[in-house]
Amino acid sequence: MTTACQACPLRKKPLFQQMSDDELVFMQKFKKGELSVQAGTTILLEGAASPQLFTVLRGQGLRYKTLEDGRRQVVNFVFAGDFLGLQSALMGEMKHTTEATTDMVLCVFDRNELWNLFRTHPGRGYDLTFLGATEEHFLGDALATLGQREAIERVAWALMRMWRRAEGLGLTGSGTAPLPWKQQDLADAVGLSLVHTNKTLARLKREGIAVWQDGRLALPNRARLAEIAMYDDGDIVQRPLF
Amino acid sequence: MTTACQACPLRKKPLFQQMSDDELVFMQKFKKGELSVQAGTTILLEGAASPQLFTVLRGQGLRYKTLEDGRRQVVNFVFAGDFLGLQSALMGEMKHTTEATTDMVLCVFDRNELWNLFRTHPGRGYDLTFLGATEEHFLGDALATLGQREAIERVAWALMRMWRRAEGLGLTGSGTAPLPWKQQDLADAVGLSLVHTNKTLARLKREGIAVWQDGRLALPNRARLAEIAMYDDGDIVQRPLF
DNA sequence: CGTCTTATTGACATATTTCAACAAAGGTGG
DNA sequence: CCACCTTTGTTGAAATATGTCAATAAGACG
Repeated sequence: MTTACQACPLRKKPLFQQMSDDELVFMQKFKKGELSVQAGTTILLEGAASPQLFTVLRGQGLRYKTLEDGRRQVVNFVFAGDFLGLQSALMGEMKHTTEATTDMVLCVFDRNELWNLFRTHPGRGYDLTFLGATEEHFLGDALATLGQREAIERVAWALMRMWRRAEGLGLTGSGTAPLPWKQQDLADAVGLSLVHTNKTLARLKREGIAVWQDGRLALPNRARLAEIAMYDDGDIVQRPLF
Repeated sequence: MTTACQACPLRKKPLFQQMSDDELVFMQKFKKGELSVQAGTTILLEGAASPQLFTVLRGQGLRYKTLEDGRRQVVNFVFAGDFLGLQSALMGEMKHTTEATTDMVLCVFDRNELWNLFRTHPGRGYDLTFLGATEEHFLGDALATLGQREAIERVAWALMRMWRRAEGLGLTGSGTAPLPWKQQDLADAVGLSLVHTNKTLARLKREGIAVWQDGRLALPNRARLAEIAMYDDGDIVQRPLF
């Protein structure tokens, strides 16, 4: 009773590159099933080797690293279309934890077939490398944000980022984007304390730039937010889907 | 008069995975020549599409992003064995600048043959993806360092990182590692001001933990440095060489 | 009706930045 | 060979952005 790749709702989204018929057939074979998890579930655990790879079909999540002393760095927010577990498949173990923030549905792949993928479908292997390069690009931007920008710029950057990603998935039709995370999650993503993050969000709201409440984000002054964030709109490019 | 891959001095270093004879032959064909550049030269420019890919054969460099207002984030320090330009080859343009800190020698590859590589040598394609995952891992660690750690921990982390990398290349035989960069470069890497970076380095020196002067780093108390850095020694794994 | 989680706000503490001045070293041109 | 200038490193004092502490509010849930 799973979704056929043919009928995958993500394929038509503007965010993703088109797939050839041949690739579609291959992906259907590659796909082993679906996994439904409740909000709060840990999908991949830092330090563990996962026998599986996932593509997010529905729902949102969080990827983070935990330091020895308990501090936490949110590495990225997880949206539909994200491919999870590649690190583990290649390097033996995950370097961060992935957790479901909302209920989620994931396509499941077998990591043992990854090598097969490279051998029989070099185009898909190429796409996987591309995906890695995309992630690398994102992390470079994030690094520059944490290293060089002040609080309001960091928060603005993170909000822009999430907004754009939601937009690429066609989730902003209502004028708001779903952001089911907590302020603490954002704080851990941008490297600020919870209190200061809260005050910064309050300022953006007070100035009529961005309003994040009840799990949804509205941008009454998106241009201004992009300006504060020094956000490069070419930032998100079409990406391959797995 | 270039170095034959067969005789590549990097191949035997403990840092790199071994290559099959077949792969060696292929790499020799893939390699188009060598490029020698002087210290200070820009090798790859942010925003530009490079027709070439490089592997660092000798020398050290720097990768950084520049923000609109001139602030600079050093993304990573470049050592021998690093593969440069993959982002440009896959995504059309580089997302950061790469610059030679010392004189450098680079192996040159043709980006147009990248697709060929995936098709005819899936194992090498796999390795390329692996390399991307390694970089992603590193950037995740860097992000956690900038986001969650205080000044002395950040500096300690960066020094450990560079030391370990030099060690993997067999560069620490003398008891010191070559670190040809400026304090400003380190400051831009860890997201601290130059002044505070300087004072933090002074403290590490005063306490007999790490001494960086005249372009070389000595670690009279490496255990303590690793402790401050919360440095995970399993951090650097064997990587493929291109 | 309590209890728990999340968001909010003010007051205070402090790590880090900024400003400024100086020292050491190397290069250049007279 | 020496004055001069540029680059890099060093140090103290003052300014400030952000963190920490503490208390309250608002909603969810059993």
